[in-house]
Amino acid sequence: MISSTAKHKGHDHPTPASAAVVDDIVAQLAHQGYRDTEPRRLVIAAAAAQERPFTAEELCTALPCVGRATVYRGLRLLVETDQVCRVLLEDRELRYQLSHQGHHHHMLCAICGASADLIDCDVEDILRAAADRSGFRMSGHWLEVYGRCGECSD
Amino acid sequence: MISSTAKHKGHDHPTPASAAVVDDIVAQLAHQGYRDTEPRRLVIAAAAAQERPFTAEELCTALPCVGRATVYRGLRLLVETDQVCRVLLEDRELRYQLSHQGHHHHMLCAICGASADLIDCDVEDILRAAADRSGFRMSGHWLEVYGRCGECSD
DNA sequence: ATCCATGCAAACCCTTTGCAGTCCA
DNA sequence: TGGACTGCAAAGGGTTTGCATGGAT
Repeated sequence: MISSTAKHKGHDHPTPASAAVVDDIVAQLAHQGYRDTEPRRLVIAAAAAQERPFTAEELCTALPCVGRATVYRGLRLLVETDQVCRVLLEDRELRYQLSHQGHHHHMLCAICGASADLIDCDVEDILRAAADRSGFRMSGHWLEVYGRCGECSD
Repeated sequence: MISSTAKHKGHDHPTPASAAVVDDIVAQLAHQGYRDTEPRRLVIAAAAAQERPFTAEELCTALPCVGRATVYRGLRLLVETDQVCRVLLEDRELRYQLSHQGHHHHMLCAICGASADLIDCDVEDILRAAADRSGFRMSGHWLEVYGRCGECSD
């Protein structure tokens, strides 16, 4: 089933909740020595406002007052600090979305672009065992699952 | 244009085995209506000569007598006809390698770049079940496993 | 007062495309 | 012969970088 935080349905405007998300992320960045700046907050807020995995370009469009390089740099910082994770569509288009707790994989709807976290999906051990059989020591993996969400399956 | 006797480098001379591979692929392409041309054969031979997953650029370098566009077009054709499959490194660099039978996944060595097919690794069912739990109907997936091969683990 | 962060534009990388000429079937 | 294929160069998109300015700590 779907956990309470699995489906990414956001809001068009900053809500108290998303403002809290921004503050939280800014605080975590500050704790790692990164400065609290207006453009950076705008990037985080825009990312938090997206309902679906988004592209860097979409963020640039949503933030005409923020330089393109700043958006890209902000996004990269967020990925490096695990605040945002990258998802890859079937056509290899790169998108982003706010991270959730722990390691997990995404199920992406090819129709509407929605994303859901795959839960109770422990492929790690299976992959590691298979890697062992090939004489490899697994250190990581990249997995994306594609299909149709419930609403688009009808 | 390209002289059939023009040989460039040492790693260009085909072994009997790779020559057979080239003939086989050319034959399969011919069966699908694609022509047998010298540049295309060179691309296939160069791909078959690679020991590890390779980039399009590496093929261009290995084939200075073949136009870049031809290399890219040839590679795309080979992917579309399932003669070659694409693999994605952790840094999202795109590489290629000759296809093997059936659907499978790759284990990539982060040190030497070697690739091994994961055997007895049936994650399909697990993913589909997890997708179901999220209300999704799975239609495909992308999976790459990273780590160290036996030789690089020591 | 430091430097980190920003903005702009140009640079970059990788891949595709337009077009004219070439060659296989 | 005709249509597929090729080579060149130029365009394309997505992302990064150089550099001078601005701002957080």
